[in-house]
Amino acid sequence: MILETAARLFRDKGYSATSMRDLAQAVNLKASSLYNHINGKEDILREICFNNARRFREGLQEIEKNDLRPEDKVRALIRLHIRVATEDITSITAFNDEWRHLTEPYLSEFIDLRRDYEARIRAIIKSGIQEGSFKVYHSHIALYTIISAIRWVYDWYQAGKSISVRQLEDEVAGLLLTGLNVPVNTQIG
Amino acid sequence: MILETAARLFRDKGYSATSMRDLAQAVNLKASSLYNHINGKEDILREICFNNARRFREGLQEIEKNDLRPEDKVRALIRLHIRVATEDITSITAFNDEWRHLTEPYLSEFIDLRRDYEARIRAIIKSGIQEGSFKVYHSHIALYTIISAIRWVYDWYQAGKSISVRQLEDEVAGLLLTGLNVPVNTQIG
DNA sequence: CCTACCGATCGGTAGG
DNA sequence: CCTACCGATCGGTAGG
Repeated sequence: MILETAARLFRDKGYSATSMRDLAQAVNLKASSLYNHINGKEDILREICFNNARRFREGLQEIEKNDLRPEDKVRALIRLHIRVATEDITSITAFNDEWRHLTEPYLSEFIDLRRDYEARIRAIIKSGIQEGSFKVYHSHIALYTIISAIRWVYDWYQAGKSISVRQLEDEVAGLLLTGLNVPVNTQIG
Repeated sequence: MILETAARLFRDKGYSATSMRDLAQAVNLKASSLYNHINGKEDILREICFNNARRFREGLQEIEKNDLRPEDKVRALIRLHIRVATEDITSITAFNDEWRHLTEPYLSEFIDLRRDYEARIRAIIKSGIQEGSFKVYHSHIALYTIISAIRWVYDWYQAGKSISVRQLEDEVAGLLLTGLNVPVNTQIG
């Protein structure tokens, strides 16, 4: 309860601008009583950040285990990000925006986790380039363009609106894998 | 000088976690002396946010003025975001991450500007879909996938590294317009 | 541009 | 779980 409420406040006001008194009031406690449940403010942030990092890491591990073509791994990765984001949209926002308020040694640990995650995605992209199924780009550019595109889904996708999660997955994957443009030889105009 | 320094601090620590004393020290003043140059802390944030909003708005206006095919407008838009981000990478970070700390009525004004900006990009995408040069997606999905992909370039692009701005523009545009995948009929494997 | 200072609020603790 | 309270720090002002 405290964690979920904190995630919502962190999302709405940011970590630094959320006081322990804000959080206490939101869960109907006095500020001092919070310390029977947690050790300090940063504990909460730490939990949110590393919980979500684990969700992504486990999802990626699952993708790597299966023997898929690079294209299908990227597709699965897009699905993973959309699923994680839509399942717990509040805490994922805090995770994405507020991790930099972690202090050492947790900050470095978090950055290392992220670096490892990105390196593994880069390996997928590189293998696709090598076997000729992906176009030849700088893997750095392809990596971050794709990650950026899918990292912020929670920011604009309104669950329950006219677009289903399935449509969302298919269209984002379609756009990133085959592009916005209609190929010239099949074009109407 | 104050604005540039503040943008850097906001980027590194966040708006809320940056104190006027931090800023004063960074420009070799006492905190109270800052108020001879600015009216208050939020003044600085406001300036950063609306300055950058204007840069994007003017860039988009330029793109709209020229009679380009939708595909080339999207290409120009990608170039615009990359150019803006690489020209002033510090203040663009503060702009992207800290605008929500604006208070009313500026917060609403800022959100309205952004909404208008996005609506105009959506119009470009819709026109491309209508004339058959873009694949048929929900314009909502295409819009935000593309915007997300290009909004965070500053976050990962290291100027001066092995990749030039020109290569960056070409590859990001290539990826978003024609996709990561090699078309099946030209595939090697 | 500074010193001196304001009331408010911060994260957190003592003690019950 | 609470009341009471800590020292530190906040954005900002008065006055020169």
